[in-house]
Amino acid sequence: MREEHTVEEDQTIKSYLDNEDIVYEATQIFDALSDYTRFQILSSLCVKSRSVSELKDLCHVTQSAISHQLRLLRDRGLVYARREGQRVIYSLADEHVTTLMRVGLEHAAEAVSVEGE
Amino acid sequence: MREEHTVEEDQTIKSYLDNEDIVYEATQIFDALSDYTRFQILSSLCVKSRSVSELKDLCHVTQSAISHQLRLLRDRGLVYARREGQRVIYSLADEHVTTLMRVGLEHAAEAVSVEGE
DNA sequence: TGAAAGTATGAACAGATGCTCATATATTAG
DNA sequence: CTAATATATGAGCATCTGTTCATACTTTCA
Repeated sequence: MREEHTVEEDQTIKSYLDNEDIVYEATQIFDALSDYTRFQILSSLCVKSRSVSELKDLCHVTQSAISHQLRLLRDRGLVYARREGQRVIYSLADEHVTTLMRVGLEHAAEAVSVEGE
Repeated sequence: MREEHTVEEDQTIKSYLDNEDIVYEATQIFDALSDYTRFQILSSLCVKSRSVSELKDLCHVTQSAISHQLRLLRDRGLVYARREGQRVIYSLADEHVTTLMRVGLEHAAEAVSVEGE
């Protein structure tokens, strides 16, 4: 993968835009990243896998709220879970999430610094 | 900009995650991309600037719905508008949007094709 | 087996969201 | 000025969303 894009690659993107299912699926991953709690969950899972209680502490919300959001992320195939004794460990299931978060944060950092002036 | 990432770059990302304003701003750009109509608006603006009525035809929604969504995108600094006679031409105001949509669509294309089997 | 710790889930509710409808504003042509 | 075209906007409304609360399920340990 390179930063330059050939004509063929851009053609591929254009063909994606004609596919309703693909466009809808794309909006779904952005939706997953659009909530503060879910964004925190996913960003901490980018670093390493974590249990529900770890995520609860990191995100400063109740255990129930975390579990509900994890369910949504599981249903969308963005994380997966494995049991380890009493705990359930969640991991990132999609590498694209990492890239999206990086680009989103870079955008945000610029936007916030501009707004500050 | 390259695909490889140095340790310093990743450190930068981590510092962004500690900044509440930056994280919130990041969720906002993902929110902008999470709605089907807005996604269509932004993806068509990636190709070229367009008037409100052009966007209305491309997205198959009413003029009012388009204008409301354009207002939101304007307020978030993702598009800007210039008047040209009777028409108002909207353009992309942020290059990050293009990158995000490309990665989001690539993710979606994989997800949809897997689900299809 | 019973208690404790960790996690999941359904119901309910307040707030957010995206649309429609009606109407206002802006620009151009006659 | 008037009509026509293009765009913007406020109000209202139905739907969606994220949280809380109560409770159930699972695993471990004594």
